[in-house]
Amino acid sequence: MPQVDDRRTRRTRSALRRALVELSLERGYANLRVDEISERADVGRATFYAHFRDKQALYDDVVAALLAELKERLTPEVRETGGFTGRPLVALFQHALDNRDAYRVVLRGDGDGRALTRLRDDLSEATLRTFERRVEEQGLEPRLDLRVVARAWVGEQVAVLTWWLEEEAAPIPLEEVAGMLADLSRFGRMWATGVDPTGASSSE
Amino acid sequence: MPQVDDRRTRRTRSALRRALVELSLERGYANLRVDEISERADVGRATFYAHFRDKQALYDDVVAALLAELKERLTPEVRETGGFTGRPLVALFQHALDNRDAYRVVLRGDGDGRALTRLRDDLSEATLRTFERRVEEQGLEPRLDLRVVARAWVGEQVAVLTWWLEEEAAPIPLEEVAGMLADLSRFGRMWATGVDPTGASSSE
DNA sequence: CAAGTTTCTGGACGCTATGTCTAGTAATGG
DNA sequence: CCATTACTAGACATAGCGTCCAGAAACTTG
Repeated sequence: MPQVDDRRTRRTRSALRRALVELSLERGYANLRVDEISERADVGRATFYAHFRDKQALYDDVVAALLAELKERLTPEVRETGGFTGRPLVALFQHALDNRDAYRVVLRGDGDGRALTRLRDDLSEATLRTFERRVEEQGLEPRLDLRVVARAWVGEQVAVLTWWLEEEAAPIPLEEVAGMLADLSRFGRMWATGVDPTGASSSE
Repeated sequence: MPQVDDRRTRRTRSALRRALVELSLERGYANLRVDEISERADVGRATFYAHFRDKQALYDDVVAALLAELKERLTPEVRETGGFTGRPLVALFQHALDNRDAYRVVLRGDGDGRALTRLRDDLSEATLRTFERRVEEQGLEPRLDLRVVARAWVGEQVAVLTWWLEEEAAPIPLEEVAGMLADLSRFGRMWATGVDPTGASSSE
């Protein structure tokens, strides 16, 4: 396996990564052939196999890099947070915008949805830990199972992010979607839709 | 193409559908070979091709059936609903429980996540229409873009459902998760985590 | 800038899985 | 019971994968 600190190696791998993302967006990961990816990357087919065992390995590499970078960006935002700031949320959306194509591939569930599952699980885990820490520190008494709250909150974020990244006409500015999402999550759907709190029947 | 009203045809197709779901759960859709599926279904490989063009066609068939049945179950629940009843939510969870394996395959994003995207998009569309109808009828003034609210709400449901179906140890009863999810969505995360509404800083 | 190392390359190879076809057998519906 | 229809095993051509090689090209180091 070629060494990473060689210019040719760096060029080749990054070209392959880019080609994979581009082609996945255009025709779907499952429909791609290795020779197609190599050709798009302007690299011999034999070279592909010098760097990656197969198509899946290349995809895994792309995803791993993405998740690692996301984690790096997210960590400081979560750290210096006491309450419900929208900062980790904004960081996620910003990171997605900076790597839009790659995110679209992952969020579409390309590559058997394994990457998407990874992303969701990682975020859910981290979110749950944050919730538990916050509850502990502030002596709160949760009314619901925090695992459900965490999963739901991550689900909201990912769903809206997925939709937002695909919107082509008149996209909502980042701060705006993130703000809406944060408010919705904090105050709930009744508040968001403008239901009069006094008159509405509470449940069932 | 064989006629559907023949007993042999019905048996063969349903065996193939079942085999696909089983094997997808065990080894992942992408890793399956056609001869494997036929063998599990106890059907000749040639017979497979008499009924489905390829593996993808079989998968599409399974998903289409699932979505059609879901729609059938959901429609009456949505119809006779005025406010925020949790009834469509419960119906979704019930349907998922009744077809647990198939749902797990779809929700894991097997088959390039296309089925999952379909499910999410269909639900989001329907939800958005319901929200708009409700706003119209009750003369509400939404504080947020309803597209975002709809996507987020569906995202919550799907994320929690995905997690819930995979939980093996001490699963939460259906009514309970559904209830939590409905309450969380209605009243928001601050309420759910027990934050004192008076003392908390509202935003940012 | 030269020497030595490493990567890139096209072409050839064997192999696995796909999708098609056929002729004979078994099951079904009427 | 008979005409129709579906199932089956096996053979076939083909596509795409992953491996290997030996020469050409590019890079790093001193």
